[in-house]
Amino acid sequence: MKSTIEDVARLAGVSITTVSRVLNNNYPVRKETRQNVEKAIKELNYNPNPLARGLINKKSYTIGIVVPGITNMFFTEVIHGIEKYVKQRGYDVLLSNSNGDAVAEVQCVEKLINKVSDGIIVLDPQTDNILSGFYDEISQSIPLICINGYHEKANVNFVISDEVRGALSAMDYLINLGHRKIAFVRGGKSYSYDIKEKIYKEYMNKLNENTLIIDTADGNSIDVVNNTADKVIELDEGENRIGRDITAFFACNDLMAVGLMNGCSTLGLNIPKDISIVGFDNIILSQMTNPKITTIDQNMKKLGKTAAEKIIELIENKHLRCENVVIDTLMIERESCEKRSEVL
Amino acid sequence: MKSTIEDVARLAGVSITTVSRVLNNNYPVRKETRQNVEKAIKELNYNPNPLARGLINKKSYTIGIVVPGITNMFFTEVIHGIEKYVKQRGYDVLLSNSNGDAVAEVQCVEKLINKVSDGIIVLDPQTDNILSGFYDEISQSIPLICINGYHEKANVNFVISDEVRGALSAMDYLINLGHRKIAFVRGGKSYSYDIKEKIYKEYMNKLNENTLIIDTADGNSIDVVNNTADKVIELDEGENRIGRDITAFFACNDLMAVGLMNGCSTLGLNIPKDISIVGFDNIILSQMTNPKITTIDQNMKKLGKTAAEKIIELIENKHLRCENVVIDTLMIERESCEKRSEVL
DNA sequence: CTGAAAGCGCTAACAC
DNA sequence: GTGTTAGCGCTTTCAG
Repeated sequence: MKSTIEDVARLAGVSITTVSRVLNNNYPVRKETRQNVEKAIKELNYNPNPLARGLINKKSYTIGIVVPGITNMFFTEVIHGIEKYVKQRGYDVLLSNSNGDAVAEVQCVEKLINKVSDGIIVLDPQTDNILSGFYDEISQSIPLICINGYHEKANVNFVISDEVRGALSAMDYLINLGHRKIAFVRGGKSYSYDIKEKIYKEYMNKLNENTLIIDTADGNSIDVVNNTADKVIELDEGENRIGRDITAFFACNDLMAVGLMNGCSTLGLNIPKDISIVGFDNIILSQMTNPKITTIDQNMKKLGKTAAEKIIELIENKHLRCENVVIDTLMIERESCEKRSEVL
Repeated sequence: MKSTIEDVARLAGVSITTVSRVLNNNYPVRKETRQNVEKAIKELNYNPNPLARGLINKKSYTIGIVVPGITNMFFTEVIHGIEKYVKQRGYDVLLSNSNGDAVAEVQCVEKLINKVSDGIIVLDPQTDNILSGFYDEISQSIPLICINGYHEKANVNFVISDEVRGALSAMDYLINLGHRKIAFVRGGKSYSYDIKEKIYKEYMNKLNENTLIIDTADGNSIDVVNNTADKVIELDEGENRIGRDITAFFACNDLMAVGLMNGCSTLGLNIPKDISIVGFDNIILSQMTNPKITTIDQNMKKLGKTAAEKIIELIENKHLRCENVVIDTLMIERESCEKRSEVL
């Protein structure tokens, strides 16, 4: 059976208070006494019970993370960034997966609160939950940071990447290469997709071109790769011949970009000769494909680390609010895009 | 401030005992009283404090998972399998990342025990920790399941995939295609790599061929992709021309296989024409490359689910030991291998 | 059916 | 410096 502070006290011949004192090192204890206690601790292989501690301290040294999926490397890399920082500050991570479902997301957060996380980080919160005020309410009683999924109406702390700039540079790039017939690929409900779509539409409007938007439903699961591939093929079988009526794709994330690549390959098209593709995120996968995917880097490490810093700052200073921070995105030019041939 | 059981009792005009009873539904309570209590609970938005509960019940409804990395989709998919099952049984997951370091792994496990996980699942435990008896000791006091990393000397519960059969079929396949000059690619210390290496050596011995083993150091991080690519190029620049002196690779996991593909592409080689590659795991990545990778499926979902079932079985029946279970592997023939041309 | 009270393992006044 | 004691929020005897 696990030994308790009392066992240690008895063995060391002192009171439990003294043991507690050497444990927490917050009160003077005679050197000899301390050594006795330490010896007893070692002998019994004693470890303080964190539940009992937490009950008093109201602190669990645990950060809860809610993710919409762990098969999209974007999240995996952000989590990695969080975990790394948080760990060196003495916190653990309690990871919970909502699978991109708004109702499940609420449950995840509530569970995490119940388990007494000291703070919670939500990756890509569902717009529904942002708009319902759920996060506004939560963040009045527990430190909470949302990564991406920004919404101006929400009164919560955000760490976001500059997706606007990212989308802008993606579209600029494609257009500078001479592309006009650009299709846009997105997933289901998400502010991230919405904001990119808005920019896409503005550009197409300015160019006086028709918009073509492909919705892949769940954009955050790895399944989106095959879904997207199917959609492209479907598209090509319909009104729009890829390579003619569409000469470039702007995808909301790299998973979709890979799906596009696969679909286009199946159609016998050459990338980038016949069709240009630009992705978003810069997950490692994007440089493992052939050709390598031109994409917008979201700096997941920094996103994670920043959120981690903020949450610990909130926790340790007993604050609930901090300033939002925006992380730069960066265009990574690789091999999946080429000048539109007619233009040459 | 969060409300307590006392607040509820006061509001409902009953004792805390009664509240506890309606909460746990384990003693008869008059219908009307129950309704009053329930109303009060709702009104105060009350949630029992899990720390206080855990202190008494010695139960946290939390499963700890230790992984050597979250950037290898193999783990991600196993975790997914665990999480899915465990969640529907009312447990949460506390995920901890050892980054493949044996010392860190021990710390992860100890942290998890301290946080009072009801049980712990370790993915690919480090051989060092298995051999040191660390896990033997741990598993005498807390339900523990190791996924893979099997060692006959260890007295712990294992859920493993049939890597022997998998390696056998990989080598058979390559040899049936006429390959003789096969190189083997592995990572650092791990029983999984060792067992495959053993089989590889046996085959090469039987064929009277020299063995060629490439060690990529950390085989479980996504970094292994680029590391492996570099190693292949280095190899080709040395004594062994790839495509002549080596006509096929057997890689211990798909990440390495992707690295091999990238490296060979850089060398201007065609896969599978010039060089055949077979991977291991069947992570989704293996079907996203071009050509798609022939690999050995480890059935990660089942691996995860089985471990999850076992751990909950142990927890709820208050056992510490269960039978080891072996999950079948399956050869997935795709596009990265071809008959050795000389043989045709 | 319901309540009073003990106690889970620990920390933090408060005494000495 | 060290010990006594009162809780943290909850479950569970034991009495009514």
